[in-house]
Amino acid sequence: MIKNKDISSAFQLLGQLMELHGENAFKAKSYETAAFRLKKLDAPLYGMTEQERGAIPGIGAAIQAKIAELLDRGSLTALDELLAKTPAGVVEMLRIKGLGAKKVGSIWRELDVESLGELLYACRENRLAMLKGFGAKTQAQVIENIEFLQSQSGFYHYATLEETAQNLLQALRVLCIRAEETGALRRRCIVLSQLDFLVVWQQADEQDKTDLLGQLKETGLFEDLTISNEMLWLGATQQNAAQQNATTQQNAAAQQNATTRQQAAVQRLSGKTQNGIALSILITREQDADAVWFQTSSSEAHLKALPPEIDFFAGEETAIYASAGLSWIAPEMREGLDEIAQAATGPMPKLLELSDLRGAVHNHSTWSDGGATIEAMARECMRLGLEYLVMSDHSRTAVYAGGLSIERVEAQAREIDALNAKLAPFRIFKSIESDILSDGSLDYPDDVLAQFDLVIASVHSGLKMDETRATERLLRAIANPYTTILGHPTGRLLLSRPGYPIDHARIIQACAEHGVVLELNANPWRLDVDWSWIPLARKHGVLLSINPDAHALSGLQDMHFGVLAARKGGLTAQGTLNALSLAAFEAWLQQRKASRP
DNA sequence: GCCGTTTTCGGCCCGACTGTTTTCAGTCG
Repeated sequence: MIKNKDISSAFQLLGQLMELHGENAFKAKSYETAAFRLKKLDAPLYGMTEQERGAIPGIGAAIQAKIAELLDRGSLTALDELLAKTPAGVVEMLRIKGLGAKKVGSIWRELDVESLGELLYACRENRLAMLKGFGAKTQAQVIENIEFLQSQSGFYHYATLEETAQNLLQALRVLCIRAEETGALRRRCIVLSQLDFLVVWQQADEQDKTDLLGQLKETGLFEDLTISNEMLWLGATQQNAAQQNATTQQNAAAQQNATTRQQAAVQRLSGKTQNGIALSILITREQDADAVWFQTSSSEAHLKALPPEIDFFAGEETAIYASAGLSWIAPEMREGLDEIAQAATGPMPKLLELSDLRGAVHNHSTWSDGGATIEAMARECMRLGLEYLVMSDHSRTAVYAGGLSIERVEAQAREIDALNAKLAPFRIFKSIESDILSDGSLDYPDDVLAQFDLVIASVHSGLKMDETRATERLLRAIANPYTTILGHPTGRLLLSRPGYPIDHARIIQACAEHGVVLELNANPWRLDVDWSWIPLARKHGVLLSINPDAHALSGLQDMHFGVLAARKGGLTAQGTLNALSLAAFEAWLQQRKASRP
């Protein structure tokens, strides 16, 4: 059944295309408003009665009918008609930051440009800058943004592929005697360009492998599958090149030995999933499976850093690592940071798990731009087995998001007090996501900031600063005695916006000095701060907080993705603020408050 | 197209920022 997210996207695009084609701007706007509302709904639209749908603000008779059409047919006539008269490349241009529907419309009509590639070319010829309403700076920005988009094309957020990957793995496990995730998927990389699996098929002969191909096709889950034979060299690519050269110069016996030790014969099934995502399934012999799994699930950098004496055929992964005097390293961490040096000194620390988290920090409610009431959010946390909820609605500068005036901050505090009396021992903490203004100051006077249990300081505007200014801005916010947590430090949106550049090392240093916690925003489109900075943060004793930044009940589940990313950086429960029990969290907050000047 | 009444059409979320233009349109959060 069509999901709310897809219905929302359809209305978003409908509104944009209407604007692009010069139709009534207010009409277009109402579709975009509806898209915004629908995205934040928790209950699936297909499960709602007509009355319930009509009660959603921004949804009138016409949009209701269109929702019904989408649920019924899976598509929208009005949208299809607009798409039919808009080149696909023009629709793509809507994804370029800094270009809205109006500007894309004039690029298409005035320059007769119909694709990203053509637009890039037009920019290089300085034709965009000549267009009315555009100039040299916009042109430079457009070039930069198209190049960014192109560099990210073919990648998907981990979250959008997770369910598909699990379904495929299950299907493979039914058909094969062994099936595993491997590659970047097994390392839980935050963006993926393809799904990798490894399987052991019953028999080793050619006939049977063709049969597997047939059976996979029958499931209907795979498309365009082709099979090829491969020799998989074990170890880093560069080392292999050297080994390969050496082998050719050695005698036959040595070569025979090297061959059995250092490569494995595999067959590769390449193809796509039903929804067009690239796919690779390695078929391996049972006796090679552990070696191949280890090889293919390690990054190149990890392989390169392994001691040369490592024996890929030592057995299971613990034995493979042990053959080089290393303790087992979780697949998520096999990225070639410093995990191998760490594994040489003893057992690796136990990585954070979702079940370690005891509270949800950084959440929005209907008081600002969230979709659920505080009470509903609290009850959902209770259902998830959490002990506390930190409500951090937007501050007053974020007018677009219904940021709270000082009066509304006080009114919300009274509601939280009442709820705490009602829901005890569950606890709701009073917080705010305070905008960091362009000079680095926070959004309320000190006496208002002092009323919160904790303050999350985040940047939401002026995202185009250079590294020096952006870093200074954050440093000032970190030094503010009321700042408890630095929210989404770079403002990036994975695959769509790189975020402003900052000097991470200085930011982490400052967090350490001022006892400020670093947010790992768990929204799978952010995952900001990047996991690769966790080791440095931990080295300086800076705590991380895995924050869902939930704008609806379902958003609380995003902590799962935050935990996966945190594990890549080697985070443990001890290094995580919201792994503290309610009592310990309260004590920690007390101590923080006491340390203020 | 939605909404909300000043019940039947007029106004439509807000403000900053940016780059263009020379007073403002478009975009963003």
